[in-house]
Amino acid sequence: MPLAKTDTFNNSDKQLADIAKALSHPARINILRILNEQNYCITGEIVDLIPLSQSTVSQHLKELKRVNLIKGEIEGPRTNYCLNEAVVEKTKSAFTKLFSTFKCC
Amino acid sequence: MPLAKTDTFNNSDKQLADIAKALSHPARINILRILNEQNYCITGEIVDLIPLSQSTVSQHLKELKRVNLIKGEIEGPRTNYCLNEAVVEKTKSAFTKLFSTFKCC
DNA sequence: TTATAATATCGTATATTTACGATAAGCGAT
DNA sequence: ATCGCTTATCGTAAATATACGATATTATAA
Repeated sequence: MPLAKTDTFNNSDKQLADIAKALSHPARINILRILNEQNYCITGEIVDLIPLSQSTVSQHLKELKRVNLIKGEIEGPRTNYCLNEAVVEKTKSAFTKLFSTFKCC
Repeated sequence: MPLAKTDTFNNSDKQLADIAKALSHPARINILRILNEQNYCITGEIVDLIPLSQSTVSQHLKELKRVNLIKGEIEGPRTNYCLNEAVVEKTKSAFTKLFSTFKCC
């Protein structure tokens, strides 16, 4: 993306697009499902469940944290991740709202 | 993305991630809203409403068509676009289903 | 038939994403 | 203090995405 013309777009559309971007990789959806099932996971557990390297998984976790879909608290040498339930619910609402604006939905 | 390891991910997660990718740019969400309001639009009308060049808008339309969120029928020298309501509804369901799996939702 | 109009595609430049291995940084235990 | 474990970050390579102008294509109008 050479030039950022995104300033001219609607703000809530930009936010929603940004969340959609965070959801735009199966590994990240997978991670969300894992965290939902296990409540809390350290990085290593997630790495064991995802067919990607440790560093790549760490990057995906970073992307999910960027949009606050997950929280990570450091516990000694490890990081304990969990869903950020408030943001997950907000995201659900945002998508629901988007689709409810469509006549067909 | 050097190597496609995505084969190992769950199929519905891949599909949902792919749709999320199509929604991951504010211009494309904008286009969906425009098509919802106007029912049918030719490319030129959309170009007039989006602060991007004709060729760029055309690319965004192509991405939305790739995932079948919109349909485009050629009418003479122009293309008439509209929402693919069935796919929009399916997409809504897919997101609803995803979020309903989360305990907090 | 030629010109005009609309739009998709091509070519290109830049930015971002994705992936990996290697390294660094932090903590706990010895 | 050092070693080992965990995890984030760095460096790097390749693939995609985003944007634009220019061109090709197609259908209508003159």
